[in-house]
Amino acid sequence: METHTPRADSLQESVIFKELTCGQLADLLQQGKSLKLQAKSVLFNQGDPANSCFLVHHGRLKLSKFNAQGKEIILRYIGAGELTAATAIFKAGVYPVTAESTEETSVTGWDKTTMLALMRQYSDIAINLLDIVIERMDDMQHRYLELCTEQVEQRIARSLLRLMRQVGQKTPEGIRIDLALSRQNIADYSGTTIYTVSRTLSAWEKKDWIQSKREHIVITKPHALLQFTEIG
Amino acid sequence: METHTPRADSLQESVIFKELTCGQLADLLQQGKSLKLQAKSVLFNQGDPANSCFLVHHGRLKLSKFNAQGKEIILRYIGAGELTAATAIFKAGVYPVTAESTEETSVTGWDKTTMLALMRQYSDIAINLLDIVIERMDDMQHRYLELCTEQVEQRIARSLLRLMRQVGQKTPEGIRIDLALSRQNIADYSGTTIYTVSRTLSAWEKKDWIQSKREHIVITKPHALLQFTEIG
DNA sequence: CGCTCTATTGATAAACCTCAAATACAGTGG
DNA sequence: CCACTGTATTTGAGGTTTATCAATAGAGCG
Repeated sequence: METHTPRADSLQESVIFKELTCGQLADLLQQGKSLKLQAKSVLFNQGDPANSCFLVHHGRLKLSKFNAQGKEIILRYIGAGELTAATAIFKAGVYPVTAESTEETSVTGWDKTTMLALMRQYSDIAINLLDIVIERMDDMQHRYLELCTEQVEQRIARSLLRLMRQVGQKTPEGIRIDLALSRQNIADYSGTTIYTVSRTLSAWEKKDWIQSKREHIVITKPHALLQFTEIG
Repeated sequence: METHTPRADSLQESVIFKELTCGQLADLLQQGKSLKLQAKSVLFNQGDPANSCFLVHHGRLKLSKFNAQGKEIILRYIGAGELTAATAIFKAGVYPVTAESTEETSVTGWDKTTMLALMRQYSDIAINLLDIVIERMDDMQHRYLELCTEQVEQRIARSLLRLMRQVGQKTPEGIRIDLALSRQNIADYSGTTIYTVSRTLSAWEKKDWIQSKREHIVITKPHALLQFTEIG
């Protein structure tokens, strides 16, 4: 990881800092520490005491958790303008999540004390952060419901649609999920195994709903997938 | 639901209002609307536009979600001094959670505008609320991991232990979960069915780890359950 | 062209759900 | 105090879903 100096406009893109002036943003940058990550490097792993609250400038992070046996589950992917590790603002030491870049990524991190001071000074920052966390909470609760009540195929369909909305790129063939996404990743994101994912994707490919290549998916018939999640 | 006037000390118990003076607390009470609920009545159901952010004074609420087919899953139980429905502060209309009292319960609710104004005025309120939401988020993520990676028996054990820590009462026989808790509730909280719960509890009762009566559980050997969650 | 990593596919097994039916329990009214 | 009624719970049998294991195929890279 090397340090660098990102420009202030990437800060402005983030909802957390809306309502602040350019001068204030520049000030924030000074207080944060910027890092550049190569692809597939770990930003923090189950607790980085050094920083709390990272903002992604560009690139993408995979946020995941591991259980005691080492099995990984993916909580979410976050991209430019999004935050992570807010938990560490209030907790000492251990942040029970791992963040790994999926591509070259740059972030700015603020430490605990700085974040608390910022929030006290500009209550809007605390309010915006609250907004962000609550939205993720809702998303998490919804996925928890899905995991409890739906079968694997539906969950895989939802995972692809979710990623499509988040990082989909239009192409002549369909909407491409713009992210190196292995069967393992899909399995970890859907709560299943690579074998089931592989079988499911093969079936969908036969129906021409998707095109699946090594670590890349193009969704050719989003509507079919969507309907599938609804009927079950 | 009838209105009543709770005393300010119940407000002080809640972490969200720490750092405020008594006068400020009294002021807050004025701005909120207080409600008394009988047992098993619904406070809000998938969206109550009237209020956002409820504080429980006494009693207990079951927070749950329903899927399209009507299957219920329990997100958590909350008791005196705890908050719910914070999502509604930022979202219009639909709050995708249902809250039902498990016993006689009183709450105070504030509307969206009031909450936003309060947070702007006292940034500590926003910060405390953030702390609360982040803690629940962590809990949710952890349960998501468990649901993905653990088998039913482990999840049931964890559910009982979680409830034990939250509402456990020491008795001569062991620690009693002080809450009307049916097999259905346990199933909805653990992501399984009443049949599996029933079989599991029967087995544990034979081993003298618990005593299970109709809608009530006493944990006689918490240590055995705990160890069970660890080994799997 | 061989090496490594990823993905596919079939066979098998385990975990768990579903359904059906019986049993236990709490409350109610006689 | 007892019979009656409506829930809650238990238990068995059977079936489905999905994980696991093993073996093979394909892709990318030097």
